Amino acid sequence: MSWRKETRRAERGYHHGNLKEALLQAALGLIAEKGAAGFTFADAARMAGVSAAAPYRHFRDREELLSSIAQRGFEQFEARLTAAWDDGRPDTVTAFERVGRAYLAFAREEPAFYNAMFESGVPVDVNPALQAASERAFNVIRAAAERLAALAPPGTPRPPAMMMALHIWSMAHGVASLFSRGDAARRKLPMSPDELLEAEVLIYLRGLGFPTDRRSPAKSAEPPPVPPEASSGSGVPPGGPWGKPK
Amino acid sequence: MSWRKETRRAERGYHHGNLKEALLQAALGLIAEKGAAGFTFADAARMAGVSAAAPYRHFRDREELLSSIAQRGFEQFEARLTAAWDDGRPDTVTAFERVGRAYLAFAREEPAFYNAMFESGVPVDVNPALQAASERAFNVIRAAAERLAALAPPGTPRPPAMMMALHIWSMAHGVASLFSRGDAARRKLPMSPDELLEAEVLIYLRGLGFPTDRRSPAKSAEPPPVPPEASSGSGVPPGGPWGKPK
DNA sequence: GGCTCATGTAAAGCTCGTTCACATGAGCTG
DNA sequence: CAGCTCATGTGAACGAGCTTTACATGAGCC
Repeated sequence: MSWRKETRRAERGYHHGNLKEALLQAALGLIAEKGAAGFTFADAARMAGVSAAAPYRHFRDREELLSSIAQRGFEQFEARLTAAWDDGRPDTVTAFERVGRAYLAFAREEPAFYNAMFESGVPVDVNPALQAASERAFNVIRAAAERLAALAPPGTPRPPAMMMALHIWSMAHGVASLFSRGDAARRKLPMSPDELLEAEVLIYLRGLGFPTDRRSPAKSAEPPPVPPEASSGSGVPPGGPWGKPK
Repeated sequence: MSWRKETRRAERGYHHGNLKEALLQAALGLIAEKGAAGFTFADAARMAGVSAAAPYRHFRDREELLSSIAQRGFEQFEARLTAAWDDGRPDTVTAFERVGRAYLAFAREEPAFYNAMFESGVPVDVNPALQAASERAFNVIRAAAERLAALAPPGTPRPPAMMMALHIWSMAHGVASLFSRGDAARRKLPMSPDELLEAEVLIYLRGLGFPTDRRSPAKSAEPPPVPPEASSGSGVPPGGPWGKPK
């Protein structure tokens, strides 16, 4: 597989034909291995089988490559969050938590992207395209929060959706960054990062007045949820988000 | 000023006399400026007025310097969290939130330490002393959570303190890392990172069943709180943690 | 006074990021 | 098909950083 990329050089002519893409892929692999800080432009070039100067025909400098990766990352991130949200099906709270898990899953399954996006030091606000991609991803969370906020139990003040979105984002990022990736994952925990985040979000939502026990859904405009996949994974265990009290 | 450090060289003899400390200070300044990734060993040496090889008499390599800084950071962090907790005075919830704010304040006021501790890629689990320092700091949060958990309103299941501590840590780290430092701070927010975190923690605590409105304190073993500094900063605004609903 | 060893220096080797002048050949134009 | 052009790749070179090695210095101790 990636075998060919390296040995291809003898067979390929002077021109690579697809260097830009090859560099992006190589960089992705290297970042996954050694982190954005450890990744080197020269290594990526080597891996693609070209000279150290060749990448400069496709990226202004190392940072632009990183930035491209971050942008792709945000795009895939947005896609996955959108899929997880699934327009709030089967019910808003369930879908909302699924977004949280999708966040964590992305951080775990795409460490290179996550690293480039949030931990590489790439200045997001300097690159309009990157910033836009980042905002589109965040807007998925925000839109979901909007829908959730609209369901706030009557009688309680309605929480600002933007704030909720920021809260959820910070929880997900905090858990991902502290417990779910690389070295950090080695900290010993009493529960998995997924469970940790799920409980955190559930407690938070309860603090906002949302009923978080699936067996007694919100009594607002929300249609009664279709009975989901039994109580697999996303179900709240009886006794609250943290399980049976000891 | 740091002026002297650099020009001192002419006056000082062959030996620096305090190089290790000087290097740590120099590195701290450089990391604050350019981040742990941007900091260079050579620069630190220059700033201390010694040759590029001199630092190797005091640190095995660049990473060991970083690691020393991280360790100091954890120590100061622990001290500040401990002071903020103040053994739960005047009441547990107030003190608990103060710990949250102390976390954020540390991240903001000691960016170099925070960076070295959490964002430099230094593997904590490889260095026993570092790991121990890190655990001591976390244990402050954990002990506070323990006390808080003991106050869980009767009738509700008691949340595991460890889990609460991890939740609080992830919230604080998430907010600090996303909104409170460096480039990230440039994201435009509807509220300050401090307010964001405070609201988040309050909602979370409410989700656990803690009364978070200061005017009606917990009715458990907790003695009625001494009326604190009016309602400055830490007070919950009437209408809930997020202020008046629009 | 003289020794010793911790501490500092200079020089060198390696890698990396980046630039520059030059080479190659894919694809268009006539 | 000949020839041109320009995007793409090469090699050499520069400066900077990390690290090691052989050597220099002098502070503290006998």
